[in-house]
Amino acid sequence: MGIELESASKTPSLGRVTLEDVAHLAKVSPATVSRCLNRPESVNLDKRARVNQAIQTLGYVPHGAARALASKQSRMVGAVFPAIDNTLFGTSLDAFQRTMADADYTVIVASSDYDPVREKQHVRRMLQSGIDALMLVGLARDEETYELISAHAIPYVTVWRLADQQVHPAVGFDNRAAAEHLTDYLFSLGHERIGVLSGILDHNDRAQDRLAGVRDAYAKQGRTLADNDLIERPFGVEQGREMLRLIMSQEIPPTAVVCGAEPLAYGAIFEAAAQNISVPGELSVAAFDDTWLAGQISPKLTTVRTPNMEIGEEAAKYLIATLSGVQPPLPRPLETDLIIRDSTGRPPTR
Amino acid sequence: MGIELESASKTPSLGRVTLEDVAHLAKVSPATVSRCLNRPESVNLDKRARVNQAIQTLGYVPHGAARALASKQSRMVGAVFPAIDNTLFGTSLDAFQRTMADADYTVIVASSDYDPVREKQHVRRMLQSGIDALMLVGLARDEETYELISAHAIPYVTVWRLADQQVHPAVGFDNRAAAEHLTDYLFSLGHERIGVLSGILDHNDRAQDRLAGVRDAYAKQGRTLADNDLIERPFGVEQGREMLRLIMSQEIPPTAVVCGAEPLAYGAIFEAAAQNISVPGELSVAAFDDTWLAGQISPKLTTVRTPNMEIGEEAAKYLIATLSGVQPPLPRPLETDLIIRDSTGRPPTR
DNA sequence: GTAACATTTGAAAGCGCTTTCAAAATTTAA
DNA sequence: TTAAATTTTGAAAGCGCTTTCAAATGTTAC
Repeated sequence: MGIELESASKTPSLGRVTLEDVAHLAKVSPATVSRCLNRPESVNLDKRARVNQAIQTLGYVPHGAARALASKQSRMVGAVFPAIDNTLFGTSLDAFQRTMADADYTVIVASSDYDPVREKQHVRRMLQSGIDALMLVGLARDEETYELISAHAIPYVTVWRLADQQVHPAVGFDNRAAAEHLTDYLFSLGHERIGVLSGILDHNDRAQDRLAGVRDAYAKQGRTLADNDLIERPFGVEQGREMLRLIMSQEIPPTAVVCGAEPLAYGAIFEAAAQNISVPGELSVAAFDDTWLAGQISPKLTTVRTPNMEIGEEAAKYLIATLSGVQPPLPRPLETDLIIRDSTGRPPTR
Repeated sequence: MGIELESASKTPSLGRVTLEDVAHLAKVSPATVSRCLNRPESVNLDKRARVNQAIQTLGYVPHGAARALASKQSRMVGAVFPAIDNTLFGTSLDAFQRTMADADYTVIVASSDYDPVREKQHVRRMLQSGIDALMLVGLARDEETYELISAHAIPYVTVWRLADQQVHPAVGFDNRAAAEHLTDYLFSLGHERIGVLSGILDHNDRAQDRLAGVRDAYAKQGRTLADNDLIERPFGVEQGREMLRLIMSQEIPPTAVVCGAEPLAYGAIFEAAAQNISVPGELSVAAFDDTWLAGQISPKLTTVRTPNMEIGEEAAKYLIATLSGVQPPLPRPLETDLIIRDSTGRPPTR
């Protein structure tokens, strides 16, 4: 006798399954379904069960935009990197995304190509998309970008370098101190002239910091970095080779070089090999990053390990905490390690 | 006489600037402002000017969620990669993001860690966020994931391998043919036993394809790949070293190895150097990818160049076209090139 | 000058959710 | 047993935009 049809009225067959459909099936009000989704503990157990059952059978998937509009929270965060096609930032992004996903946040990503204008456009687009929070690399950018962010009143964090935490929350490490420490080490080996193969300094405060660190070390020796001993090129192995060629073509070349990033160091090492310049016999080479190659290449590279993964993870944690209302403690500076391997040694005795 | 105050009523000072605020300032209806944003050519020139002016002075930024809710388009697209911390996928992601940004799309990214379950969760989350389209790597995944996507009726594209285009649109190249070609080349040098150092095959159809390609080449020689000559490990230099150790510890080891990805090949080369196995004198090493290191390392690596950047770009273009209504032609297979360098040569004469 | 048509505009109805507020149900106290 | 306090629920009002529809305006043709 009982009629088998159970959803005779109001065929929701076509189009998307809405929260209202769930409410009907579960015989509760839409408000209750919404509560089940957002604060389940505020709903009676049996209703909650009915609702979950209904969600299951209908295959209901909440509509993010509608939620965002009503709740003023999108559960999306943005991250703008200077580049995302390398292991360095890739590792940070990976950790950031992972940590965010665990907290049920979705991440929007973009690469700015080290260009502040492009970065601003990305930030604007992300803001438009409704991000709840934002991660940016470094501090050097258009004032307008900061204004845009503060106009939207969302939390943000800067990464990969330190900052005055009162001004901009930052998850990073002290590039300058790390560079100084590395250079100190080279001086301690007896080198007197240490060249610098740097990435492009403009719009890259990390690179600037590292250069400043080298200069700090120089200053402690009562010396200064000669103009000829500083070269600046885009990051890349080829550029590393070119810079090594240039710097070694001086009448009396330096006996050591500090590279602003690892690809440059690999280029330097390859080029040195090509020119029969012994490393570290005639030239010591050191760098930053400690990626997977550093310990494998020959000679093994002396380098500063940078906490790439930790940066992504800590930045995410900081934002998550901020978003969930607890004002987290300002992030502590992360550690770097000087990893001494085989590419550095005493200068040649002449 | 004239009163200077121009916005005496309805102070919008607090909170977000809405489209309605713009409408007031420009003295037009909200509908017209909306039109200016979406189809400016349908609005009178002078009104359009007034509106743009108002947008400027108010610093109006549209509310994405509201737009998405009303228009059923979010201008966000998703991309799930197995990993994003390496140059390979990083390059694809970078190109994808770039191309999408040029078309004013925002991209949500996630890494699945080669885990179909995690991939499904990411897809679900992205769908929830309201993505208009989706990019996935390879074809092997839970049926449920495909169902989820088709329930939302959004376009998607699979990348990094070929597919029956009638079933799943795919932007990629023929991993199997490329591997066959590479192996053919090694056979043509005179090798008779060619080992395979593969990534983990499970849930990785690209790796499976490559292995199948090697087997195809073997078959043409009337031979078969010996079980001992196939080893499988996660991608990584360390694993490459380990696999080389293993495969070379056989009484009569192979005279060549094909590596499923470049880090494995670098591991193999480093380990060979450590064991004083001459490459290519005693052992030829070949791989896939052609990343920046391949042409720099010593010996320079023979490898198959894969169109990483093109994949990201073409995938994006395909989705953009689909989203804008023009049914684009199904993507053509991309080309790979066998780049012969110094890590491969004739087998040792015994 | 008017009729017929094309173009530009605004009013209003949602899009699918959250959240306030008050009513209903339940528990606790007296 | 009843009153008071507490918890659980539903009705309804938006969130900020797009889009339909009809009205208003502008153009062209006769």
